[in-house]
Amino acid sequence: MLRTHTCGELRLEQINQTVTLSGWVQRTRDLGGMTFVDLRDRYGLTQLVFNMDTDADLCQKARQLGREFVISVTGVVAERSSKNPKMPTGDIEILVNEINILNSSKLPPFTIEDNTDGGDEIRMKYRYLDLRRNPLRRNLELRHNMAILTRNYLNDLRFIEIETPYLIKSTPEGARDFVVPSRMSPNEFYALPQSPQQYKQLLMVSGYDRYFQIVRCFRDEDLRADRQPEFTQIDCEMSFVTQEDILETFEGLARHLFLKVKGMKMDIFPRLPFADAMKYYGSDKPDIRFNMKFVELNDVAKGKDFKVFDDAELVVGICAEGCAEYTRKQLDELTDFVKRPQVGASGLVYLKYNTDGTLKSSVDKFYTPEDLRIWADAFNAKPGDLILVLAGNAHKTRKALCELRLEMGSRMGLRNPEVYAPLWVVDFPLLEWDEETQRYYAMHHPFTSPKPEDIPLIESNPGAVRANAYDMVINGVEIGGGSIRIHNRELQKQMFTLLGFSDEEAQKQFGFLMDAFEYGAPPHGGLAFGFDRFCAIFAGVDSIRDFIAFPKNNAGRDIMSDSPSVINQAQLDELHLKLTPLVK
RNA sequence: GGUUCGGUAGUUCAGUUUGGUUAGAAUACAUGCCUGUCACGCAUGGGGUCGCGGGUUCGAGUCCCGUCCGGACCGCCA
Repeated sequence: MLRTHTCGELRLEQINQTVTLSGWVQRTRDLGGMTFVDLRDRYGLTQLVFNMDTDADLCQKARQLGREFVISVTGVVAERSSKNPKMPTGDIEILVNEINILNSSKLPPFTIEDNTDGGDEIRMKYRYLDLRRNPLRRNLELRHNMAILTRNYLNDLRFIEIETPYLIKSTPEGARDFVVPSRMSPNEFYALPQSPQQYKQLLMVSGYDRYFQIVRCFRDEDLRADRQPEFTQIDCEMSFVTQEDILETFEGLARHLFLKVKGMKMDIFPRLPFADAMKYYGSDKPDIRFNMKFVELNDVAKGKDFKVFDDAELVVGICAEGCAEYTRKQLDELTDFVKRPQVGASGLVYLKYNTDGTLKSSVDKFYTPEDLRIWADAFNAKPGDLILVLAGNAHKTRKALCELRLEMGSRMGLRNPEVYAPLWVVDFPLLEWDEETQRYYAMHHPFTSPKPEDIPLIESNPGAVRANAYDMVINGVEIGGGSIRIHNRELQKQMFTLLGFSDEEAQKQFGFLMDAFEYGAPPHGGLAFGFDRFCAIFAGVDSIRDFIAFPKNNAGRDIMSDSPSVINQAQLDELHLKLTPLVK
């Protein structure tokens, strides 16, 4: 037998028992007369003891163990004479009388410790070693727990998990597809699903009125810390429901996970219309752990011969409580921050409401103290506050101020990762106008239903049509999103027309779905959670990479296996593919 | 497609601003000593194509040009 117990479970109760443990050598401490070895497995660490007086040969053998050797030992559980309260197994140790080296190990390129000395790149290259570390192990365990809890919760609500294909038809809308050449159908391609959207809608037509799937999705777009080319969704769809039913069901799931995973009893999630989210936070995924709402100053700031403001479409600012003491250097830093190309503002105007009640701004030349007083009142500012104002094109300025707001929130310590502020953003616009291609795009996707009361606007003012679409946002991160779908062929056809598809194109791309709608499609809707992000936010970190066992790097490469890679000519021939030389 | 930061010992970094003797530290590793350690301690030691190519110079880790690789971000992500 290679083991009777794990390395994490032995306590004082097992004293004098003879046990066999197997695992990896974490560390050896050779004190001359005696040698200690920490043995590690998934479940913990157990100290092994070897004594020169008891068995010199065995002790000698233990001294020669290197890091990460795989061994199996048999010995007796003993109470320690000096206990280690920092370890769960710290009251006991194993007096080893037999040691079996199951495998040796090269010296790992970085230390397998909680605080490893390895950097990101080397850890990615040796991911299988990094995964031995507790922090990564805990992440994957968290992920597993959340998946189990999700499955059980939805199962209890009579959802069933159904697998949908990974080799599907490519569709032009949305993200770029990953594409798979077909050997049996020369010059034709499958796509990997960006989401099982159309299949889950077909399942509704088939009568599986509560479906879910924890499913891999694929998008061939550039990566970020919170975006991988393959990622996992908790994908859900329900029939015979209103938007309200869906929000309640999945708010319930989120609250269940908060309770079971974090031990947090959450309040009802507030709901914020998209238009308000943009107006007050400049973002459709506001971080509402802190307030600092936008205040628009067009009425009070214009007409005083300050050209920057007079020419601006929008003058808008935020009030940072208690920051009036900011130095020139700090204000310059903020100015540099907003002027970075990624933020894109051309300048920053500040107004300090000093603790003595006086007002000091960077535009004193143009505004009287009375003018500035009106500004301060617009923010309900108090002495000691700092008002920061941006101006310009409305859309860009809101976006820049959103960045500045988040930056100030971080500087002021208002973005504690252990505080959770979820909300629903609702009433998204149905369509988004794209200047470049001069056409409307579906903001969510082309199967999203307009709000019934807005349907008359589809012809007259498409941009004003609101959708029955919603996002769940936690701490400024979009965790999930969905919509009530169109289940009526005529409306779906109208939608495609609006998006610039001819009837023929729509039929070619989405014909199977539209055909299905003619055979008794029930009203339905759903939602999908970004599972990786959900896990990351529960662990309080921004990057999803360490919640995926084998992630891709910044450039979409797997550093460990070195893929993507070239394939041989025979494979290319079978697939009828010809490569063109790369042009520099 | 763009912005930006980085690449020096197994690893993490300092050194580059202002070019100049033998490129350092910590940690890891090896050897020796040590009988209650648990980040053990002490001593000794090995370990470098300063990412790569070119240029400037008497002389380049350091300056210039190019290139490759990695991180963060913008665009993109229905």
